[in-house]
This record gives sequence, C-alpha cells and structure tokens, in this order.
Amino acid sequence: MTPFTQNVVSIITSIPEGRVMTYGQIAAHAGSPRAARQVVRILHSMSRKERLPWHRVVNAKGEIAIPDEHSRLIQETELISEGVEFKLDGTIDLEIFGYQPEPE
DNA sequence: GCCATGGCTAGTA
DNA sequence: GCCATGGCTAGTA
Repeated sequence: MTPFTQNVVSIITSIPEGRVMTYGQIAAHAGSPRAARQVVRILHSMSRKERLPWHRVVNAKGEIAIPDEHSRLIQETELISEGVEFKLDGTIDLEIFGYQPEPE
C-alpha cells in the first residue's frame, strides 16, 4: 500500500459515526487535493478488506454518489441509523454532518 | 484504462 | 453538460 493510499484508508477509518466526508476532502487531507477519483478507486477495492465505513463518504454536494440502487439503499439506511438526516432534496447538510479531521 | 469527482460553463427563467 | 484530473489491491461495498 502506498503512503497516499494509507493516508486515505486511515482518514476514512477515522470518520466518526453519524458524520460524513466528501471524496475531495479525503483526497485533500491525504495530501493530494485533486485525487478525489482515486479515493473512489480505493473505496472500491479496499472497503471490504480494510473494513472501511464506506457509507460515510458522499460527494461535494452532500449526495449519495453510488450508481448501484441496492448499494445506495444500504448507504442511506446506515447513515439514517447513525443519526444523519437527509433533506427533502435527498442531500445531507455538510455544515451539520460533515467531519473535519485535525489538519496536519 | 479505470473511476461512487468537482468545478466551471452554457443556456434558460 | 463538459472535461481535466491522478494514483493504481483491476472479485464492487
């Protein structure tokens, strides 16, 4: 695992229950602000093995970004059970539920 | 080559 | 809607 990947994994692992981070925020905190899509790849390939709380990652608009219907339902259900609220338009208020790890 | 992004624009009300 | 982007566990939650 490369240092960037390690950072991403540890950041995702550190997201507390009931809070969410965006792909871009995670990439930025891992040291590469424009590598949001790489965060996606890591989520894809490592969610299981590393037991990542993958459901606590959303896009910059506060939306669930998963294409697969079944998986997005799981994500929504998990978040709601942790106390995250969805607005009527289906987005999460990042001002309230967004998580900012301590900067380096 | 892939990808569950993100930020900026176009075209419209 | 378009397209620059970047790191790499490609049996996907």
